[in-house]
Parts: sequence; C-alpha cells; structure tokens
Amino acid sequence: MPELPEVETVANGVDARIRGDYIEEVWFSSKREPMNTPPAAMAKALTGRTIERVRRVGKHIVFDFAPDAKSDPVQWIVHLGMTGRLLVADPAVPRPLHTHGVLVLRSGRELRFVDARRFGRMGIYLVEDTKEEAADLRGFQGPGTEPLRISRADFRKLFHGRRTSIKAALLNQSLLHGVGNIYADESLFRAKIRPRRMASRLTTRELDRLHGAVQTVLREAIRLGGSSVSDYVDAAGERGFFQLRHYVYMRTSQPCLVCGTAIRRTVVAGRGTHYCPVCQR
DNA sequence: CATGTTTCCTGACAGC
DNA sequence: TGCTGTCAGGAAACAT
Repeated sequence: MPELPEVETVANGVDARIRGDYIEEVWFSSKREPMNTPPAAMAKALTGRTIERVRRVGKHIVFDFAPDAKSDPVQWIVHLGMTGRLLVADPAVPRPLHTHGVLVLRSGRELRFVDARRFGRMGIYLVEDTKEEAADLRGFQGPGTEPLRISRADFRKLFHGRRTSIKAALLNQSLLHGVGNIYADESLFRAKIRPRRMASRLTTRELDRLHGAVQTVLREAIRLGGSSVSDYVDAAGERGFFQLRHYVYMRTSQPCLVCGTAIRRTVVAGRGTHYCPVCQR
C-alpha cells in the first residue's frame, strides 16, 4: 500500500514525466468520491492549467500549477488510499479496469488515476498563502510532522503521555505524516521495540532508537522505489524493491533474519502486525 | 479531548 | 469448477 516512500516515488515519477505539460481535457468517473470537490468542478478547475511541479506532502501528492491570470491559484491534491495508482501512459494503451480519472495532456500522454478499492481521495484546494511551507499545512493536511524532518527532541515529545500502543501512535497521521503499516512494523523491528508497548512507557533511549529507525527505513525505502507487496506500482507501472529488505512485514512464521526465531503476527490498532518475539522487547 | 471501533470497497484466496 | 466466506487496510465517522 502506498505510504511515504511509495507516495514520494509516485510523485517524483509523475513530476519527471509531466512537469511543464498542459492539461487539455479532463474526465472523472462519477463513482469517485472526491475529497472536497465534485467531479465536474474538479475537471473544470484542472482544464487549461500548466503543471508546474508534482511533489509529496505526507501521504498526499500535490500538483502545483503555473500562475494563471484568469483563475485563482489552486492545488490538486491526490491521496492514493490503499490501491490507488497514478499512471502516465500512452493513450494507445487501453485504460485499465477501475480507471476513475484521466487528464489528457498536450504532450500526447495521459495521466490516469486507477483505484480498484476506491479508498483514494482527491480535491482542489485554494493556495491561500504564497509561502510554500504554509501552503503545505493548510486545507488538506491536518496537524502532524514530516518524519524525515523531525528533530530527535520533537520526536520524543510526540509520544509523551500517549496512553496507546506505540504502533497506533506511529500510524496516527496527526502526529507523524506518512508512516503506514509496513514502515511502522519495519521501524519497530529495527528499533527493537514491541508494537504493543504503550507509547508513554518508552524510555528516551528507545524513542531515540525509534527516531533513527523510522528515518533510516523511510530513506532506504525511497531509495529502492518503495515496497510492492500487493498492488503498489510507480508512475510507470514498475514495482519497488524495498519488500526484499523487509525484516518482519508479511514474513509471518518465517525465521527472523537476525536471530532465526519465527516471526509472529498479531493485530494491534486494528492492523496486521508483525514482530520478532526475541529481538523486540 | 483522547482513544477505540466500524465502515467503505474489491481482489485474492481458502475451503467445500 | 464454481460458489461462499474471510481478509487486507487509510482514514473518516462514529462510539466510548
């Protein structure tokens, strides 16, 4: 599923392919449940714009457009949910099943939004502030911090007094943006912490290990193009490689790569959770 | 307010 | 073979 590294890979891939391109025509399926904009209004808002940049903010993909004297400055925000894909494709290639949106581009290519399970969301947001950092945090993105930018001290504070499992806290997007089920499990393994431990009971030393582990895991995953466990592919339809580096995620009953003990699976915070009972305390 | 639970949705897969 | 049932999960909505 798309988490921070996958979303970053998709955003970078889309950016590399269609930056500077012009949106000639837009279609959205009426089945699509938009984040904040009805399909027809979203199509109207996008048609005739020039794509200036595509980037990741949290688990969202943000499309910035070149200034346009005729209309208000807006951003198009896409969240891939579980199975959402953004694909840059040749129009001659048949549109896949569950294609819910298509942007026809002047370069002759199409940007397609494909989403089997329809957990993805998208919408148009006004850019209220010309400052980029401020724009990042308005409208579509709630409170919370980028895990790759947070300091050790601020990371400790996030979990202070949280009477919930550390796994639930890591998944909570109003604390940290972009960590999902795969990277929560992988980070906790590398920090040697059991997913069910209460966040407020972790020692400073453990929180510092976790801070380092989260950043290392996310950076490494970005470098390898994300994890392709089931559905995930990048903007060109290619799979990532980080699933080959997983220590615990979807490795139930297989030997721990560090100590050889069988990896266990339980449910924590309503999510399938994988850990090594020996390495993680 | 903080935290836990349910819901949305379809493909994949187990079992009969 | 083909049917039915179960599971996967991000995040909003709802309940405690």
